[in-house]
Amino acid sequence: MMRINKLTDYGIVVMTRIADMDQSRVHTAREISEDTRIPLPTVTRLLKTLSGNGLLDSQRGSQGGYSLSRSSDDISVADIIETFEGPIALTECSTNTCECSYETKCSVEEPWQKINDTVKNALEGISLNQMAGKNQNEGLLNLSMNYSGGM
Amino acid sequence: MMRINKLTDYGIVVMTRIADMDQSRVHTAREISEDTRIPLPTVTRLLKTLSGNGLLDSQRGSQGGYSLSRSSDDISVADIIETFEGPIALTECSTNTCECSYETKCSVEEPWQKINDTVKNALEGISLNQMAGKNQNEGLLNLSMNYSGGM
DNA sequence: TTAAATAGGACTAATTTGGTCCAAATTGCC
DNA sequence: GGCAATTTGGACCAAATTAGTCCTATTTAA
Repeated sequence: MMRINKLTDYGIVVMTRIADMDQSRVHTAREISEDTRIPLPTVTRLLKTLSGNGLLDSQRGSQGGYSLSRSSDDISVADIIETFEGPIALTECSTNTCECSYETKCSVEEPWQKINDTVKNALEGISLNQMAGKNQNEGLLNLSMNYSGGM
Repeated sequence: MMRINKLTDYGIVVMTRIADMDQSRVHTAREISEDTRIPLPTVTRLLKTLSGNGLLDSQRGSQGGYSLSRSSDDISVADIIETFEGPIALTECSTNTCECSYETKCSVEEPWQKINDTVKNALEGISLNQMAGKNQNEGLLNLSMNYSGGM
């Protein structure tokens, strides 16, 4: 249903969680796993990908861990999605490497680029800070976190 | 890479093609297949789906075929995507049936709805007519159709 | 030196998607 | 009335993608 991948979704959860944590220290994969309840091996992979793409800083060795590489204001949802899924493009036609196998496809190229730009802008416009709800709903966060039923 | 499915993409190609055809008569699956070079069994399935969801009218039997159910102005890209993929929602959290397994996910629900609305609006704003290029680039269409290399 | 971390990558299982095919129902035409 | 051309509905399998796990190396603080 035109979903982002589950791992990407988890990636956003993990980043959001880190943004909500104490920024004065690093956080281990184990800590984040326990916190988000995403299994440790999976969290491990997410964190590796995120740090490999520069969204997280990593510190190796004992007392090591991960931290945001820049302010949560300066990290967008688009950044995270692109980390896991590459450039935002709904169809191949909207990338540079498109090799249309059916001719009619080419005639829809321009509208697709317009569509993609719109989507991309929307995703670039949402910062991690907004996702974390650090501003308005700081107090509400814990409430909504215990809410496991609908929605 | 956050793509729409190939079948959805084909669906858009097929609809675009039909929009470019003679609106005074119906078109058979075979005709559309030959025209788009998408294999007949696949086209058959696309057309069934499209007519089942009300985007195409179908006429059975000899001399039967498919035609647009309404003007290409009144059919949006979002309509076609939703026909194949259901409601436009990038994450489960943005649907009504979301059952969050990780609590933090719930805190990101509102931003996601905002993101999805933006994406949805973008897709609703592009009509089949625009995709078909019936207005501006009628003459250019055939040129771009012979263009099979890059982009 | 040891324990606690991250880094890198291989591997498998599960899920989704793409594509094909068959039998049934409908309709126009001879 | 019967035949041929269509759509309809659904089952089915193959291919591709995704999710998740695990193992081994490397780094670093105490």
